[in-house]
Amino acid sequence: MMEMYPRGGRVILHVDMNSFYASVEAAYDSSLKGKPLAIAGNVEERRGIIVTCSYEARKFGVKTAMPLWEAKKLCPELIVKKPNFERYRAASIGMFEILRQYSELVEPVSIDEGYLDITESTGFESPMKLVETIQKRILEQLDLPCSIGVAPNKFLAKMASNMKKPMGITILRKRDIKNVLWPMDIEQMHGVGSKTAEKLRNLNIHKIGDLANGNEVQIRSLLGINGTRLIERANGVDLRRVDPDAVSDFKSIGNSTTLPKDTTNQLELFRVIEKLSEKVSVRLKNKQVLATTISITIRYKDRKTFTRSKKLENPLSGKEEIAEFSKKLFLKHWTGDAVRLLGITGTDLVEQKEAVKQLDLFSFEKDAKKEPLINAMQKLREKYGDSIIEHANNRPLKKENHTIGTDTSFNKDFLRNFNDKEK
DNA sequence: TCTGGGGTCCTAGGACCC
DNA sequence: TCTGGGGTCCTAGGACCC
Repeated sequence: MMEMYPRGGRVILHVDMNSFYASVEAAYDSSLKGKPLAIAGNVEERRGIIVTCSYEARKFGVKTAMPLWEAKKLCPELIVKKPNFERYRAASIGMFEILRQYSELVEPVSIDEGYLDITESTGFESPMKLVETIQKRILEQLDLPCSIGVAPNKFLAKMASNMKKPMGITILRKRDIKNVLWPMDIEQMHGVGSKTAEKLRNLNIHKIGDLANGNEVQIRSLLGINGTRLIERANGVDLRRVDPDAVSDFKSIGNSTTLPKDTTNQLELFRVIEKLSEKVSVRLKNKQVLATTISITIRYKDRKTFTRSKKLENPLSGKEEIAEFSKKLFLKHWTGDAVRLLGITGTDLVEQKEAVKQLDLFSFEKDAKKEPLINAMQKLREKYGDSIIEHANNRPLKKENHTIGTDTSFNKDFLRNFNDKEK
């Protein structure tokens, strides 16, 4: 794969959908257009927060992650909707299908953003024409706005797409770094959150330019390998390639929920664990994987959060087993204080078929320990033939073969049709 | 009576093995 | 009698992102 890449510079796009959930809702129901709209979780309870909001809502100061009550105070006429993930997933599929028509090198990052390497894309008089076409098609066919960053690497493209919203196209070349990137606040940099920003400010580093020209030894001792990486990025260096398979390599599957009320009632908590276990189980089975490690998350009344995990002898995906194991873990670590949130996550995922073989191998290995190695190897060969070598390792998840979309018939009705069929 | 839910990656310490 | 250094696995937790 790597050999396919020429040594020269590349043209990377970062496509970022603008206030995605809110925009999808407005695409479905045009009466929502131009109105302050927010998507919020737990709408019926006091604990809801804003997941996304329209630009009209932002004018009132409504922001992502803001508690719902606060948003309503700022904007009394705010229209609030619960998230409708099937819709967003459908829109996302439509969006990525459009992107794939312009390059095979499409890497989805999340439901509403992705990278595109258009270095090899042909048929356009310039990359800019191609970018304008992509943006236009997403708007016309899906009725959704997006911002696109154009740059020689992922980091710069990501920074660029963030600069003009909504419906922006921003080019960030190497030669623009000094004038455009360096004057920005350190916290604006992708990969720098509040904690890292605070640490850097203590070193008198306030702008991305300060970081780019900072003392590497000092910054690395403060931030570890991440420090080195951030300095590189601040200098516009980022060698990560656009990898279409990256996203299918998922590492964990988990569900969590904030309880309607903090509680110490063990029966109630167990019922929540059972519900969460079922959700995780269904998702594991849909993906045809088994979890080798189960983690539970407990958040207490005071918001202190703990995760506890345990590796299993045998990978599993059944809801009863997950629930049973999770309850044990929970009881072992629960302080007895009132619980605010519970979560269950399966990690160390292995493919289902593979897992069965590992199970056999595992139980056999136990016996083998007591025997001379030669006998053990002989037994293995009898049992599995020469292909044993293949199964002996904990192989990582096989990447899904993603197919390049050939159906070009997307239009505004696509979204509606997609969902109608599902119901 | 303010802060959701889905993830990823990195670090660090202890156990254990050679 | 006293004790190195490399490596991996497991677990917990922090930081960050959307």
